[in-house]
Amino acid sequence: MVTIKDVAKATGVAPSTVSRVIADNPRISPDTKERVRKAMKELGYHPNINARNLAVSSTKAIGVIMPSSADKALQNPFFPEILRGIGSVTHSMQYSMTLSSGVTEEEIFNEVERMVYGSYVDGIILLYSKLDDRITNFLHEKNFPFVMVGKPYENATEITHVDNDNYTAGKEITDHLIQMGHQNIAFIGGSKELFVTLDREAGYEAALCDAGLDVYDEYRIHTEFLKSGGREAVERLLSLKEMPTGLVVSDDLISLGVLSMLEESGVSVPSDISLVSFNNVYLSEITRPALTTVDIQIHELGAQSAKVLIEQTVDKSVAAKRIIVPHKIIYRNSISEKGAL
Amino acid sequence: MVTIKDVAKATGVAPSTVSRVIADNPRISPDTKERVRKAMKELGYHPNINARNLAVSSTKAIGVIMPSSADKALQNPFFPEILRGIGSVTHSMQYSMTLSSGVTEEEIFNEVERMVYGSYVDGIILLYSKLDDRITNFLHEKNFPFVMVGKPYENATEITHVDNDNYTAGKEITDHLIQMGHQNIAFIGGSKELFVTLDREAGYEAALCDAGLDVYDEYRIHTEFLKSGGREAVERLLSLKEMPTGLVVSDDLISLGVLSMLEESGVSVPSDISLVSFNNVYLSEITRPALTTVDIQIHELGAQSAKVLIEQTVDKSVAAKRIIVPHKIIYRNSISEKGAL
DNA sequence: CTGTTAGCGCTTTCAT
DNA sequence: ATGAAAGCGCTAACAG
Repeated sequence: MVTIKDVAKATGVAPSTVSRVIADNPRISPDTKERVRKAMKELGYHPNINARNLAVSSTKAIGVIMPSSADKALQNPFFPEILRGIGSVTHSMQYSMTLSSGVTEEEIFNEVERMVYGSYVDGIILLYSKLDDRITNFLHEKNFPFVMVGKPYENATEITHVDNDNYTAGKEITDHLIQMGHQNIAFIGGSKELFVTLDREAGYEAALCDAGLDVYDEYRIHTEFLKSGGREAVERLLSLKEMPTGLVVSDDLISLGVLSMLEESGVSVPSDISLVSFNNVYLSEITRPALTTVDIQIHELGAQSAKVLIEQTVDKSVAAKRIIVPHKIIYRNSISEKGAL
Repeated sequence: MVTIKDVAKATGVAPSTVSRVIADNPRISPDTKERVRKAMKELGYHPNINARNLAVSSTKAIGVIMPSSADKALQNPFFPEILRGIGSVTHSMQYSMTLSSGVTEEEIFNEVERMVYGSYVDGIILLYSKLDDRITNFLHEKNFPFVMVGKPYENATEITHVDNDNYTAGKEITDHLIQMGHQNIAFIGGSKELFVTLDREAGYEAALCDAGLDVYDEYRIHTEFLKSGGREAVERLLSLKEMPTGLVVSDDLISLGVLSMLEESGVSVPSDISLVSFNNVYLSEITRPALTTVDIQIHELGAQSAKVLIEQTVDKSVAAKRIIVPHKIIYRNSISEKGAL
């Protein structure tokens, strides 16, 4: 391995000088810089990151933590997409990113501990928000730089987070359904433990209220992702005395399952029932019908979190922030006008 | 930060002893081990990974490189799934994993260079196989430990890789279609640059030949993922004088697009046309109809690569290997019997 | 069984 | 503008 010493020797300067050249220190003469750089190139010198990390006690690396149900969760295109968003900024700032790989909460907690105590990373991005979460609490207590994607359950003013305005998004998309003449609108959401679900549901509710429509408890269904989840939700729906004509589904992936089961049950979308959802993952344009959905700009969510986290790691004194990434409804064809009836 | 010295002082032993306790060195008396461990716990000691890495010049980290078209590619559930597979073993062996984040080939190449020269990682997993690939060549020349998922174009005997038997898989699934009475069978594949496509296509061809069926060039279509790709392929298909009754599609994600376009064109699957594909990603059971597809055990593909890579990094002398992960046809309902006609 | 010592490669005062 | 030297936290001979 070519070290700084080799370069120094080859150039006839001291190691410290070489180090300064690497840092592009202004008080090194252009001439020596030139010579040192030439030698580095010739010898094929590359800095050893561990030595550097050790000396400056910083790593230029950030850790990305997936939710503990990672096996299922990772199936949601949301995650690859947000990873890309994070990657785009870590890459441009020459940071590297380390992914959590644990499955159980316990495993992940241990990984986080190692990351923090072992100086693996300078900061952490949490890809979920959970009530009373051990990892969140740990990071918060230790005062370790981290940002959360989503809304924190506690200490929201002290925890930097980047989120959408899911309440408003839920309201707007439900409004749209109402504008199209629908009055019986049901909500199908993911886990009630997740703030996203709650926020979107609250928006749905508010839209109904504002329009003077009743909110029925049987019209609010909570379920899992994928096929099984879709089945369950659709069965519940079909068993209702009065079938809704509109459906607000809190995640495109759930919509997929719902769509599939609906078709199996002979209910056609959008002619029998209209459906809208959230996220605008790439799948939502391939489904039949293509989904009208809220684009939450997943990539941007990731990019913003990485950006603010890095800011935070370089200057630990900056105050906690909330960053809201704007959303936008994407109109496709999973809705039909109800006015005609 | 609590260091090894603090623990040493607190216990009244030498730092090296503490180090040995960490390594669980057998020649330390159980008694001192006990005391040292107690002190570590009390002081809240955690080893500094960078110092350790520097001292032993190894990192217990592996780099995972995505293909350069990562933006699109990452959308394929194949990637999250293989990441999970990799993660399951890195996690169990206490390794960490660093993801590439570049988009262009140039960017990724630079990342790889940094990983290798900067001692970021002990080994690298390449999640693609490309002809005349700069990164592959670099790694191969440098003799840096790496494994490839898929089949190398060159130096296959010198490059450890883990792959499926895509040829046989293609043959078997095509055979199945033939058994079901189909004679006009087309192939829709992804990029011809990819070995997977080529292998599966070769298997398709072999099955036709073995059955004494003709192989038409117009029956072999190459396309992109997702909607646009599906459209194009289906248009080509519909423009044929003789429409095939069977379709072998080289990737579930492509099937999704094809399915969607087929339905739009009023062609029904499986009654008008039967379709089979590859990968068995979770989507394939949500589509309508659910896909008969070859399960290539993506998770296992990832796990095996991580496993063999780690073996290779600890003992650089082990010979290059080829590991074939078995496949299995998953029967669902995108096929109908053609015999009746 | 344990302590001493010398690095690993880089950065960073402190001199000059 | 540059060099000398100490030190980041840990490991690994080498002694004993």
